[in-house]
Parts: sequence; C-alpha cells; structure tokens
Amino acid sequence: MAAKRSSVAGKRPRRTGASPRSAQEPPLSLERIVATAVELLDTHGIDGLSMRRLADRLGAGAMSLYWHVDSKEKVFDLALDSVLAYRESQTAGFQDWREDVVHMLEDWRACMQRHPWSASLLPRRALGPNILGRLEQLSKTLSEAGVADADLNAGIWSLWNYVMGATVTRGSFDLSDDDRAAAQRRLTDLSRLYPTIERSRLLLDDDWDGAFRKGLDFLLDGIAPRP
Amino acid sequence: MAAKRSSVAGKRPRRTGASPRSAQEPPLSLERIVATAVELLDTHGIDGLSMRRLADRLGAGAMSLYWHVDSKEKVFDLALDSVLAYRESQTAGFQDWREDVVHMLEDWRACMQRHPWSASLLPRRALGPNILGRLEQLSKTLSEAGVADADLNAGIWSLWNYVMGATVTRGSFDLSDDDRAAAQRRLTDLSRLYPTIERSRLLLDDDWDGAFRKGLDFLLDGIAPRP
DNA sequence: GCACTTGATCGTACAGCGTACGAGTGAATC
DNA sequence: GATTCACTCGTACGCTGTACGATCAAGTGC
Repeated sequence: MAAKRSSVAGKRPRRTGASPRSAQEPPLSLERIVATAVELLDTHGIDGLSMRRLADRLGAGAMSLYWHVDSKEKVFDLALDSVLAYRESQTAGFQDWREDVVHMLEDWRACMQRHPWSASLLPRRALGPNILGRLEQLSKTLSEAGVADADLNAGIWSLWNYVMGATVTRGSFDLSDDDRAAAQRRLTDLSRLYPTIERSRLLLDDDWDGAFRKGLDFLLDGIAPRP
Repeated sequence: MAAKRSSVAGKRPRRTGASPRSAQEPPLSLERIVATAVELLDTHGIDGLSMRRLADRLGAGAMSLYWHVDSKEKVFDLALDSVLAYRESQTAGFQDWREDVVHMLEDWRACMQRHPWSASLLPRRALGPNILGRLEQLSKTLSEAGVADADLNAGIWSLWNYVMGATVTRGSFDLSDDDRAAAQRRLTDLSRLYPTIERSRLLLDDDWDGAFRKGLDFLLDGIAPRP
C-alpha cells in the first residue's frame, strides 16, 4: 500500500525507465504531476480531473502516476496547497498590523479566486506547508500586535473562517449573467417570501471585493486590542 | 430532458405502478428519496451515496429515481437544503438583536455539524428555500436593529461567510484522537517552522463552540450601529 | 561479462459509477 | 375497447479509481 517512493525524489535523474515515449518527453515527477493537475482543474473544473486524463497530458500511462502519488485524493491535496504558495515579503511589513492582516487575507482570497475549484477542496483534512505557513504568519502578526492571549486563537480562527467562508460563498453565490437574470425574476416572484433580501438586492450586488474588505474591517474592529 | 415530473407531486396517490415489490412497500416520492439520501449520507459519508445504493434502500430500481429527480446533483442540493430546515420561532424574538443573531447562527452551525457531509456541499450553487429563508431572517434582524443601509449587505455577508467558514474549517481541522497525536508529534518537530502556532496550541485547542461564539462577538462588535 | 537489485513505467482487469434509452405496467379517461 | 398518463425498471455505454503483475533500464557486486 501507499506509494513506493519515499517522500523526497531520488537524487540522480537515472535516465528514464522503460517508457518508449516520444523520446525527449521529460520524465514524470511529482512537480510535473501537480502542475498539470492544476492546469487541468483550471480548464476543466473539478470533475475534469481524472487520473487517465492527467496521465495522458503527461504522455504517460495512468498507472505510472501511482508511483509518485498515493491516490487521487493526494493529488487534490497537493494541487490545493500548491496553489496557495506565497512569499512572505509580499504580504507583511507595513506600518499598521491591520494593513498587514488585510494584505495577507486578500492575497489568500485572491489565490483561491483564481482557481475556483479550490473552494470545493477546503472541507478536507489538508494541512499543507503553505496553509500552515499562512496560518503561522497570521498568528504571528496578531500576536505581535498585542492581541490578548485569551483572544488570540479565537481571533485567528475567526479571520480564517471568514476568509474560507468568503471564498466558499463566492463560489455558490456568484452568478452568471443568465443566472442573474433568472434570480432576478425568481426573486421578484418571491419578494413576498424574502422581502428584505429583495429590497437590499443582496443577491444581485456583485461588489464582492468591497464587501470582503468591509467585513474584514468589522472583524478587525472586534479583534483589535482595547486600549 | 430533465425530469418528466412537474415540480409539485400529483394530487391523487394513484395506486402504485408497475412495481411488483414486496407488496406494501411505500411508493417512491421525492420526500422519501431525500430523506433516505440524508440517512445514507449520515451513515456512509459523501462517497457512500450512489444512485444504485439509494434505490436499493428504497426497494426500487436505480432508474426509477430519475423520474422524481433530474440528476444526482439535484439529490445533493435537496439533501442539503432539507437538513437546514428551521423554525423561525426557535431563533428569534429575544430582547437583544445580538442575541437573536447569535441564536440564528449557532443553530445554523449546529445543523451542519450534525451532518458533516453538508460542508462539502456548500461550494455549490444551491439556493434552497431554507437557505434563503435563513438569509432573509438574518437580513431582517440586522435591518431592524438599525444597521446603516450602507453597512447592511456587508454585515450580512460577513456573518454568513463566518458561519460558512466555521463549518468548513471545522471539517478540515477537527482531528480524531489519532490525528491529534500525529499532529502533536509533527508540530513539535516543526515547531521551528511554525513557532507561533505551536506555542498557542492553535491546532490542538478543541473548544470550537467557544471560539465560534467569541468570533461572532468580534464580528458583531464591528457591525453594531455606532451611537 | 554476468547475476541481481532498484527505480520507474505501463497493460490488463475489476468493480462500481451516473444515466440514456426504451420497454413495460396498471389505473384513469374517453 | 382504445388511448393516454404516471410511473417503474432492465440493459447498456462509457467512464471512473486502482490492485496486480509484467517489464525494462540503469546501477551494483562479483
């Protein structure tokens, strides 16, 4: 069971194995597999990724993937974490800790927005290095800002939850133009049932970025250490 | 295409059709299908629901389901919304609007916690009546509490996102005892990489309810109308 | 040069999936 | 008695993830 390969790739390239492939096709590697999986996910969505398709794109046989990877699940986990790579310098070091947090979380959200399938992968137990790294960064920033120890974990989690929720919600509520028209019609029909929603145009408003920022401010108002 | 049945069930029961089933087996109905799907999801998880299995449990042939339901996707949508049924009276009418909101959102979260598979279904475009109803209730409460119009939608979304995120996060971070031990070990190993996380025991803390409540308070602090 | 191990690839096969299609059934209606 | 309607279901197709074992190239020990 499990892959035969140890977690790290062998050092020497060891000229490619049995494959009589198109001669100069590069050999399989975890990196190539993950990168191609992301490609496939981006273009064909979460149902468009199958092991056979993935292997095809790599010019390999389907079962060859399993030497590098335990299972399809693992491919998903790796794809998710790979998409969340980050450079610390980009998102920290401003004057204000609030600004730091906003940058970090907006960047996180932007990453996931670029790869809409990633939201579907969130409810899985995947703590890759990038996810943990971002958590650490957030945690450190809040801690240094002077948030009380008793509030620290709750603060981290609430920010975290907020970002997760925003990306998940966006996936389910961001409507295509057709959907929008249909929703408009349906909502008008149903304005008796949902008058407040209808009046505020909650479902039709599409300033997601603005709303995200505003909600973040609400949250930070509550988290900020009291004088 | 699509189901031949119109959205509402026929009025007369019209004694059961061709099926030579075990005689007094009740006939198929949308309600029975959805209820059984939820059962199956609860016991076997999201991958445990297949149309064949579902039909088996109902004492029917697999293809019979498709007269009542467009596709498996639809079953998911219906199952999700059915689990989110609510009674308005249970979650509103307290003195304080904040208390109302807390009750509503804690109830929402509890519903989803009872059916862990529901978190995986969130990133889909499913606006069932129960989801919309709860949104409406939240929206109305905030509006009546005097939240400024300009802040209203952002407030609703941020609360919404927070709850969504909390249920999704819980799914991915709530560890079994074995996991917990492994994480403990791994985290200690990696405490160089993630010192702040390690020190705050962020991943080991399991007072989810408390943290949820606390984060909600942070958010409500920010949303509350200023005097 | 030869046997053997190791790293990597792949073909075949299996069980299961969602569902298109069309046939079949009994009751209601004309 | 013929027709229509509401509903059920068997078969079949193309697809899925992956277990198993065969295969081959390069490296190692003699």
